[in-house]
Amino acid sequence: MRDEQYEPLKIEKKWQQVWEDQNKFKPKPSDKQFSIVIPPPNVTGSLHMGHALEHSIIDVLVRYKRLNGFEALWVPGTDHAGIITQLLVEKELSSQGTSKELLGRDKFIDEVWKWKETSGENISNQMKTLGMSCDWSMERFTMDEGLSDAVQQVFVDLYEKDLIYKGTRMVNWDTTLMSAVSDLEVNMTSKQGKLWNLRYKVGDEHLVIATTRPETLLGDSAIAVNPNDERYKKLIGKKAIIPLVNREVPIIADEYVDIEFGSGCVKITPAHDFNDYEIGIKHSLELISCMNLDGSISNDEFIPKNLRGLDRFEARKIIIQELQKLDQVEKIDDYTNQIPIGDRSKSILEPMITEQWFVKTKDIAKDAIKAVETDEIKFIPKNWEKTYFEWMYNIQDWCISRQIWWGHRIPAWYDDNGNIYVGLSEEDVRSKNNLSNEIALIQDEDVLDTWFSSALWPFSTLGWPEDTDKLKQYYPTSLLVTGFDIIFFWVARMIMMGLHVQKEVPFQDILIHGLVRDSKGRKMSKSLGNTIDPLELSVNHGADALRFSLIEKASPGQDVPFDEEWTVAAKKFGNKIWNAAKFVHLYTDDSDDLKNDEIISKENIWILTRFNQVLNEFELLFNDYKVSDAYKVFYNFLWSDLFDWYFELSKNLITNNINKEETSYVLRSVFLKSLKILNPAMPHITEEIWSSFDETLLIDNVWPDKYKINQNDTQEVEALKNIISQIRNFKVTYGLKNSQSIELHSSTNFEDWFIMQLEVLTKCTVQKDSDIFSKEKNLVVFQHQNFKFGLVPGEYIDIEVEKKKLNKKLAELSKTLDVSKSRLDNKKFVENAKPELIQQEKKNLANVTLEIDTINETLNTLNG
RNA sequence: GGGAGAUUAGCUCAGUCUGGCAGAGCGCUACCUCGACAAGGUAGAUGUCACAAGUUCAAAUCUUGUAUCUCCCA
Repeated sequence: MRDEQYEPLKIEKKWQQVWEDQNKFKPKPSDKQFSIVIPPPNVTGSLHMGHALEHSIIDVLVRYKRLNGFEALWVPGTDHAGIITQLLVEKELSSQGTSKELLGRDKFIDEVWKWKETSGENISNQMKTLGMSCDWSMERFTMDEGLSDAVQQVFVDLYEKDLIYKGTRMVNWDTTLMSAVSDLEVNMTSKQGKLWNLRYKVGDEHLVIATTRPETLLGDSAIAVNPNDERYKKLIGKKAIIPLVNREVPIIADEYVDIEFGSGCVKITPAHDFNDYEIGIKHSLELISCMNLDGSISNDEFIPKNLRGLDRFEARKIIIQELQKLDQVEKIDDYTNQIPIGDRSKSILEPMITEQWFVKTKDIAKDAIKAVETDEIKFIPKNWEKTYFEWMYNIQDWCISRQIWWGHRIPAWYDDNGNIYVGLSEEDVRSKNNLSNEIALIQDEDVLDTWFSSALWPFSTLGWPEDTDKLKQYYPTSLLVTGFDIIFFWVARMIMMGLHVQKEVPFQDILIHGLVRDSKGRKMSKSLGNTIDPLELSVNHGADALRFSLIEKASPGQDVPFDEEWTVAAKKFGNKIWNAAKFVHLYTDDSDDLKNDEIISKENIWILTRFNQVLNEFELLFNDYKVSDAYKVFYNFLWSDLFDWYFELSKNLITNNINKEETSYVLRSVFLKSLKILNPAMPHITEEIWSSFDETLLIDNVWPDKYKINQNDTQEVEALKNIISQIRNFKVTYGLKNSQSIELHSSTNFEDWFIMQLEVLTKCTVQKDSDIFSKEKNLVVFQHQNFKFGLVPGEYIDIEVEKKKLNKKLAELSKTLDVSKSRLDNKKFVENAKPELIQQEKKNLANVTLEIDTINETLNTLNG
């Protein structure tokens, strides 16, 4: 690498190959275990920025654990994603001029499997390109054999424990999918619509009823008012006539009716509205269906001929027209409707009464709530547990049957009499129930909700229902890294299933990450055209740069407003490290790998101390899952402390033969240890650079220790840095070239190393003159604490500029002086504050006073 | 309607749990090709910490309220 430029693509491919060929992602046996299962991406898709973020976070944690001697397992895999995959393949088929109906169930499923093979491989390749260190030999798919066994086993078990039942209920129905969906798959959206105020006849009078869904009046079975509504009290118990169908329905009283809403009267349609369904049950109202499952109006018994077969929204228009003809429309108001939209199909959902399978959740939710209450499972950040509790306390039974083809077929069989038999297979069912082969059995046509199999993921991927070693070893898993958007869909259900089936939590910590947004904070979406393809970024700037830019931005729970700029900056960081490596080679390759017992030079002690401090801080943050903060701290250490300051200081030690060997050791050692710290985030570049120093692989290495040093006094080097900055500032202010040498004076002796570094780094010479400050009138002073240097300004100084500068500084210092003084004068402060703080305040006061005195002196001489 | 979060430099955000002089990156300005690095270096400017009240010796940080925005649930 010594003569090459940093070209990420070249080195990344190479090391990915090496790691994979040598099985480096397989866990190495250890007594410390760390396991994590991937949130399985939908097998249909290709990876987006959200995946890149999630995987980068997981990988940095896994690699960190690996370096720290853990037996670290990351299980990869994909999800069959029932509805969305089926829709995609259907779309593909229709572009080929065929359809799932034409193919039939079995052939269609074959088509989906073919699709899955290419798409699934695509996903793992993309992950490999980004350097994700999964154990690929453990890769799983939610529909593979083992996982299907797990699904059936759990279904049968829950059924036998009466935790799964089949029932006729009102569910959210997707009229285009022709399937039920769960409550969670419903997105409520606001839409500008109308509120129709319709007249229903009551005897010779009429009542006005406000509704957003006039077409459902065909299925009305009551009119409801609030019992406390004085306007309508006298009507309770009377009959109203439904227009168009001329059905007589009772006027009932129910607290549910909002007196303020519309006219205060509402129509009750128990077969087509969730609230009305409840009221219908409460008041024993008739369920009158007026809609087919595809959303068309039907019911030949009572529906006018011209409406039959029309889509519900077409029918609405005609119904309104006819009511207007009959003068039964009082008025039409503008109104913001809440429209339920299918999460996947995006079509308007209808509440429908159908027969479906449900999981009884109340009981299994209890343990899942307790596990989080007792901190057996921890959310990071903690506040997400409130979201979790809120949902879990109000959990509803989970509708798990879907009327689609792609998925786990429900393991239930029916005989001719409609008896239900649940078992692992038809054979199992026959033998359990003593059913002879003469009795015909038909398997349930429905498949399970995708999330049913996902809920078993943490243990099904480890081999359950087989009693595998992996399951014993890695379950419960250590950590789950996921987005807040699937806490209900997935996290809650994994906790419930994990506890119920395994009697143990599925994971200990849940690290929640945010959403990747665009740089303006908007969601990335295809319709906005602001999506970024992570693979494209990695081609342009390197996988390491992409990973680092995501990791550095991702605070737990916080959204990540992303800009390609961040990745560009991360690549520059990589380039900086690359060049730093060349520097280390250049200055240390000719020295022996000599390790001094005791480091003596101040500069070296300083960098070792800084390294220790930073490593300590890094570990504290990292172990708290503040990965982004940890790497920000480390980034600043590398660029500022190590590269900008220490590299310059070390040059002077090495080229001047001052403690050359210890400096070579320190320079090389701090750099190499830094590579290790950087490795989990930027695995490829660090491995490449490491290989130019060492024959072993960095991935096989161990996390660095802190240095054992006898002193940790960094004050003098900090003072040196401070004085150097002041002098550089002076030079810039007066337009002096960097290369121009200046002459400084000091009245006391400073150590040789200090003067040497000062002279080289600021291009100055220091003259010792014990009474320079009393003798010389016109001196510019550079001072930090008791380090004090004077400069005879000569011809290049503009006294007015200097005075302005000094006055400004004086004002700043006086302010801090006042604060310090008033604090120390304050009796209560002295009584209440911590002793260290008071000590520090006193020291501060002394320093500031010293500096103010100096500036005043200088100002006096400049004025004089 | 219920719940959660946000409001800090031009931009994107740390810092708030655990009170102690307001931070980072990017951007901006000026200068610099000096043997690791111009994908770089040096130096610099920039703030009513949303608003109001309270607690405290001390508040961006704790308490209460207000405003605006975002998300989740109904």
